[in-house]
Formats: sequence, C-alpha cells, structure tokens
Amino acid sequence: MDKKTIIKTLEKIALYMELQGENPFKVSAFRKAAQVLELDARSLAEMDNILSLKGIGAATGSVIEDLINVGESSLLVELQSTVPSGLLPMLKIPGLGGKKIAKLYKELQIDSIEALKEACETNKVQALAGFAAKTEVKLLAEIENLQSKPERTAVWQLEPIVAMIESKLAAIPAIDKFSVAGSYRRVKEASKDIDFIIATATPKEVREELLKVLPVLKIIAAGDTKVSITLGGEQEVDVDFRLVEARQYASALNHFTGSKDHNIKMRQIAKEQGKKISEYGVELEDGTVVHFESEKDFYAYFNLPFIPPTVREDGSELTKLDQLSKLITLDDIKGDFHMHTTWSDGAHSIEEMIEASRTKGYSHIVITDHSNYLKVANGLSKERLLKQMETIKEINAKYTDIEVFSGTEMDILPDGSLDFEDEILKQLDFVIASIHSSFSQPQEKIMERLQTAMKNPYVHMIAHPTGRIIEQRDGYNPDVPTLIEWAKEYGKILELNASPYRLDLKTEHLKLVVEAGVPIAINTDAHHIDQLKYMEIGVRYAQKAWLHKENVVNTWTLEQFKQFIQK
DNA sequence: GCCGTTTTCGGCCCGACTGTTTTCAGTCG
Repeated sequence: MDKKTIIKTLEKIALYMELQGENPFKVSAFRKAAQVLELDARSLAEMDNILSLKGIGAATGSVIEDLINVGESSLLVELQSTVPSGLLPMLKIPGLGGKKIAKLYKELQIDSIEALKEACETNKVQALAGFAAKTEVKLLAEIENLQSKPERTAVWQLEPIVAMIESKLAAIPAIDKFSVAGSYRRVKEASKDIDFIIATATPKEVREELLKVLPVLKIIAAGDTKVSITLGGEQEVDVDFRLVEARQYASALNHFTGSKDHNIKMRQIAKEQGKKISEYGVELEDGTVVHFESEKDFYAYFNLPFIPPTVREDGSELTKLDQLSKLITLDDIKGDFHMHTTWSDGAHSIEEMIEASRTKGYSHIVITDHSNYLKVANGLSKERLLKQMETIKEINAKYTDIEVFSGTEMDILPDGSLDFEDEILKQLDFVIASIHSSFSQPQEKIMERLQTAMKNPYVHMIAHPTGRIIEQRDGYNPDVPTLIEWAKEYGKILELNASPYRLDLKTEHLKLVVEAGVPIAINTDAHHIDQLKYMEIGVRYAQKAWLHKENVVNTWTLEQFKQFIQK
C-alpha cells in the first residue's frame, strides 16, 4: 500500500459522500485527512503514527487501516455500491452540487448526465421543490456547454487574453487600479478561469463599461461587487471581476489570489488572535475593520513576511517562512543561455538579441541556434556554425558591459547520435542538447538518446527535458529521476525552459532536481526579443518549486559561469 | 467526522450571487 492510494481513496470517499448530500463538514473531514497525509513529507513506511496525526480520527483512521491490512476500504466499497458512478461527472455541471444531485437521484432516479438531460427536456425536473423551469433551461445549456469548453486553459493561452483585458481596463477612467489575481497570478500552468480585482468608487459604472468593451459571450453573474462573464474569441474563457473600494483593494487582491488553502490557513491564524479576515479587510472583535495599503502590509499585520503569490499553495508555505529570503527572484538573474536568431528560426539578428538583453541588465548571454538536423527551423550546418562563431566573436568585441558566448541547441537525433561531432562541439563555449523528434519512441530508446548527450564531455545542458507543451502534448516521457541522477553523475545542467508553452521541467521534477543538488538554468528559449520577458514567468514558476538562488545557474557571476563552461 | 489548556458539544473560513422563495438554500471560489 502506498500513500498516494490512501490519499486518493480518502478523496474518493469524500466525493461519494458529497453525492449523498452528506453534511459538508463530514465530507471535508475526509478531504482534510487526505491533505494531512499529502502535506506530511514522510513516506508511508516512515510514518509509524499515522492514526495519531491531527485531522485523522476514528473513521478516517479505519479507512487507512483497511487499506494497509486488506488492500481496500470497506467504506469506499459500500459507497460505490450505493452511489451510482454516473453521478460523479454530474458534479462538473456548474450550478449542481452534492445536495442537488442527491435530490435528483433520490426523487427522480437520475443517475447520469444523459438521464438528467432527458428529465429536463421532458420537464420532470421543475416538479421538484427548489427547482423550477429556469433551472431546467440553465441545466440544459450547461450540459450542452460541457462538451464544448475545456475544463482548464493553459497559461500560454491565457497570457494574450489577460493582456487584452488589461489594456481595456487601463482605458476605463472610472477604474482607480486593477490587477489580475487567482491562479494565473500564482503562475499555475493552467487555470479554470481568470480573476481580476478592480478598485473603483463607481462600481455600477465600471460594470456597464466592462460589459460594453469586452467581447462578452455570456453573462454568468452581474452583481454590485462581482461580474462574471464568458469571453468569446478563439479561446472561450470565464473571467471574474471583483469591484471593491480603493481601501479594500489589497485585501481583495489577497483573497482572490488564493489559494483557497492559503486563505484558510491565514484565517485560522487571524481567528486565534480574535480577528476575522475577509476580502474587505480584517475585522477586529469590536467590529472595526482594518484596511491595508498593500499585501505586504497585510502580511506584516500578522507579523509575517511578504509571501509571494507563487508559493501560496497548500498552506505549507507558512511553515517555510525562513526560506522566503532565499527564493530566486528576477533581480538575481544575470544571464539567459538559450535564445535563437535569424541564423536559424529566430526573428532578430544577433545584435538585436544582444541589445534587448542589455536592457535586461544581463552580464552575459549565449546565442544558441538550432543545429543541422532541424531543417524546419533552418538549423545551422557545421560550416554556418563555424562562421557564426566568428561573427559572434567580432560583435562581442564591441561590447564592454555584456559578454556574448557562442553556443548551439544541438539535436539529439532519433538514432541516438548527436548532430555535431566533438571536433565542432569543443570549439563552442556552451552546448545545449535537445530532443525535437521521434517523441513516440519507447522510453528506453529516449533514455538511450539522452544518455549519449549526458556522457558527451562537451555538452553542458539538456534543454526542455521532457518536451511537453502544457495541456497539449505530454512530450517524450523520459524517466526524469534517472535523468537527474545522470546530470549529477556527469555534471550537467538541467533546464527550466521559461516559455509559457513549456515550463519544462515542471514543479514536481524541479523539486527532485534541487534535492539532488543538480544546477538548474532558467532560459527563455527566445525566438523574438519580446520573448526575453519570459524570464519573469520562468523565475516565478521556479518559485513554486522553492528554487533558491544557489540552485540556479543564472545567478552565477560571469566569472563563475566562465569557470563552469571551461572545465 | 474531527477537535479541545475557557469547550466532550458546538463549531468548523467567509461572503456573493442566483434562483427559489417570501427569508433562504445551494453553489462557488
């Protein structure tokens, strides 16, 4: 029996209980028990006192004992035999929760989305107390919608939408200030919706403006403080706007940035002090409400350092406050080691990339165009690469404030060989090895290819190690723990590719890399000067894995970097 | 269902919005 299975079982039990219309506190007790296990860093074998953990009592404890002793939970088995599995997907229908689904099942024997659709169409649902004609229409629309709209939208799809909304909000005079909040602000890879906080003295006016200037497909809700809409366009997405007074802004921003778990932890802390946190401020026992100028002030009020949005996740961040000052920040970044120019598939010349990098304040960068194999990207032949090296040398001589190194993003070919011979590689300052082809090979073959690169003495780094595109393709499925072991053995850098399409390696893998003590480079893989800005999302994503400055190659000084690439 | 150094019973984070009601339940974040 492993911990994951126990956690999953407890969560599944909670789900089934919800579908029975159970007491929500009872349901959340099972979720909490699952979370207690999740947050405990120890493996199942290392935990000798599971049943004495806070949050695990008689009922949840017996589920765990069942799983360890028998291999299955009698409670879950019982629930599964009484609750039809067809009710589970019904929870995905907006407007339907456990109570209503339980009622629909109990009164009308509705046990699937299909059955619900039919019952609505034949007007059987409106006969139930608490349901009416309008509900049937809404349910039918939501069921219809369920197939067409994806559950989560990737960060790279949201990015241009957020930018569009920001430009619209900036042009509304009645808005004092605004910020994106929610999981997008926490740099989650994908989000269910986008949240915005708006400070205004005239919320009604702003509400009307919003509905006018945005490409609204559907209004989900439009109250005095909340406007929820579905935006049309290439990518349909739900957006929530919260309209608050200027003095409530910091509290609202904090509240709607979440995460939910982080907020709950903060509220518990406040409660112990006899205070109450809401999205409008902190209420004291005598009823007065304290407001804050900024989120920093809000945390300071509870004697806490500023906690960046990116690490506000499962609540465990409040036990790692001593690490906050070591977290990697954009200010620590001294260089970018993976970018393309017009020599291969980039949009800008070497000089333009250098100039754009100088405005970032970098002390060193590496130009890494594609190699010969990648014809679609105009990959460089060895002759062109040698010529580029000369060109970079000449250009570099013109600059005193930035050092430009010659590199390559060399393909690891499908047959496991490398695209350039050692004779060429040893002349380069920095060598990246990447897989761009034959993703569907069996894992052993993929690992064989990666190992060839790892063993090559002239390779410095493996780029986008899994090849994933967020929410779109999984990549080539390497055995990442083994890859990390090799990186340690052969002294290689692993990349956190900062392109929002990739964010590769992902958080859970980055944590392993840190544990192994393998250096990580955060690189934009920029094909355009505008994409150099991806360093920011990369750094903020790295914070989610609690990457410290010392784990990240980009924080090294020019001298330290030179030493590494020369060995 | 779980918890407890004011508590073994009563509260569990808190508030907005909708659709159903005619003062509130359910859902959502």
